[in-house]
Amino acid sequence: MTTKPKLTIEDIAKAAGVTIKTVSRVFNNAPNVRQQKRDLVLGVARDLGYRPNISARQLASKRSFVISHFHDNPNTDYLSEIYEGMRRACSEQGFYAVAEKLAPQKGSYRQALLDYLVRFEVDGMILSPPISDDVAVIREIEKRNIPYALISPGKKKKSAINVFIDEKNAGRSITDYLIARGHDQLAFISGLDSHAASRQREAGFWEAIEVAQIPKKNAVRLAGDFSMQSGFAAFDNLMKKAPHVTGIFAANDEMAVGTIVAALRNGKKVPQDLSVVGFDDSPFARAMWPAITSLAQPVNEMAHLSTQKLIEWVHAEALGQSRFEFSTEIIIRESCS
Amino acid sequence: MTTKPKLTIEDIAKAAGVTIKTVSRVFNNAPNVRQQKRDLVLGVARDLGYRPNISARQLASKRSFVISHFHDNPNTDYLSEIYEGMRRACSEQGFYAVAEKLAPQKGSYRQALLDYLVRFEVDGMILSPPISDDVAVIREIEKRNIPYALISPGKKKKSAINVFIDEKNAGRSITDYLIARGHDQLAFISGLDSHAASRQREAGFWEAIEVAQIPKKNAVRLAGDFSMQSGFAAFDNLMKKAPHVTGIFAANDEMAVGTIVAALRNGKKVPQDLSVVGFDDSPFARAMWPAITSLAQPVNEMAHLSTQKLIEWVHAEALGQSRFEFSTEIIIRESCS
DNA sequence: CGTTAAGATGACAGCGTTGTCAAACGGCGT
DNA sequence: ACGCCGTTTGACAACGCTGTCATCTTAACG
Repeated sequence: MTTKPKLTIEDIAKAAGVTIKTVSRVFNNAPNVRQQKRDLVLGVARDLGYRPNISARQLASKRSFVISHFHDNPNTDYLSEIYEGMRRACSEQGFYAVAEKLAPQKGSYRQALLDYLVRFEVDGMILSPPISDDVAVIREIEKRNIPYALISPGKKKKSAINVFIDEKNAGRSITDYLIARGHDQLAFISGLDSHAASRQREAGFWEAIEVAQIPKKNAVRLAGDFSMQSGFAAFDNLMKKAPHVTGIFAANDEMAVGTIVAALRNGKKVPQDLSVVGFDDSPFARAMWPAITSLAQPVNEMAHLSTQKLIEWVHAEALGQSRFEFSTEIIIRESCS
Repeated sequence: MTTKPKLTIEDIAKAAGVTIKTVSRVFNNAPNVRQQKRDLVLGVARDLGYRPNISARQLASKRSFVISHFHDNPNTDYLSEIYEGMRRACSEQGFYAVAEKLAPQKGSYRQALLDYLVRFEVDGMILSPPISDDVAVIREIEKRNIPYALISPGKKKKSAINVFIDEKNAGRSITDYLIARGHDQLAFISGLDSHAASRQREAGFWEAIEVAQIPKKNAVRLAGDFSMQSGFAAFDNLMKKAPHVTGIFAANDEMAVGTIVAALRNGKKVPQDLSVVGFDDSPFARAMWPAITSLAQPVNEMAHLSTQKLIEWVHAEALGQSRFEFSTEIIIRESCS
């Protein structure tokens, strides 16, 4: 069992004929190192297979090299995408990605965050809905001057990195799609109203209807909460309130699945009798049968970029550009006639 | 902005009137500290709100305090449960839980693991299926003497912590349930054959049939791969091969969902025309309509215990008891007539 | 060429903890 | 009271890196 000799910065310095400080500079992308030496050091380090010791770095620099994602979203697929995007960006930069579920107390995540920060050090944080809209949380973060990024926030913050899609426009375009396929009796199944995104998607829904000059009474709003169950319930509701509806826009895929299953149970054919579109392009949408037409947002990329920008912010100790809009795409599948 | 003074071990030592080494001993549960001093130090530390600095600990002790879970399982709910169980155990002990998805190369996860270990230090690892059965991976781990735990391994290892349920017995009992409800025309939808668990569940299925003296020809095996799509396909297959079947046991919930959706599409009522049971008690099972009767294994608890035992192993530098069997439970819902 | 200032490099003291080993303590048998 | 030995405590040097500040180069300019 050959115990690896565990290289230190000193070994590299010796091998490259410089001092440890120069090696340190190279590995921190610090300025004032001749390009030639930089290459030399990197070459030697690569050949020997050297990796800086994280703990020593943390201890000496008083940074944690940790980017933490705080969330409270039961959608594990969404979380996985975010985590994967973070992980990619972090490992490129020698940082660590961590995910932490926060539990609200009296509607705010403030206390949970504080509890966390007592125990752990983070260099930067990423917040996703609904935490990205918790003003008490944001106040605490700003008080501590911790760089942070908001994914899909309801309100953009000047002093943060904001990564988002145009939710309203996305809602508008997928509704337009439904209308273009000939539907003029429509329903929107909402998510939780506490999620700004749901409200904005709905705004897009109504805008599309107005622009298409469809009478408002031909469209109905059904309350949901992003869960599959609420999709079942929404369908039942629909049958009572507006059985003539043929096109449904659910604010997320889970509810779309619920709606479709409920429809099948009631002997309706999808998409022949009822067209349903979802939102998020989650595995649900891909896996369902019929596969669900859905609006895809590049969550993984969004998390990747936020993390990159966050790390730049940590290094530069200053926030650069703060708003990054991503474009969306309608993934057309079979749930729409 | 009151910058927290950042307590060090020295502050505690001073406040308690001992040296830092004694404080260190207390925080490491080291032997040879008078109980009275131990209490004193702990009291002072609690009052002042002291937390040992992780990086310094890592640096000085050459341990990472990281327990890593290596997986390659698309079921994010399963992964979340494991992670949560690990996180609980870790935070109790001042350790860190990390999850890493490994990608196989030529059927083995060995290279992916090696790539990971070059970059990161771990004190212990947890492997879940299918990696828990990759002999090349296990060989590498043992070569390095890293404590490790296997969740639901196909073959138990003497030199590892094994945490598992009796898969065969579980398969047997849920099939018994189906039989007890009057079904004598049965089908089993398998998962990936590379997962030992699927094979064992199937063995239980056939055992139940044999014991109940149901003719073998009244039972059929349909190949699946744990995905919802394969559940759709399995149903189609079933209609061709054995349309008289009334009771289906799917090796996981996703396939159960797929089967039910396909059945609904084909005008069959669940559970009136067809009974379906799943396995894992995943959110799918809870959320589906009809909600699916499923076999629950305490994944969270299993991960929690593995992590605890792993940390004990790290501290003691020796493996104690190595086998921990967990019991399962049939969660009865509405998918079975 | 000498001067100067910016740029490149180095020496060295921490960072907060644990490991090692030596010293002090305390209980027991005589 | 003395010596012995196991238990408890302490002093101090690591651990591998970065921050600070001093020193040495270099290139540009007069």
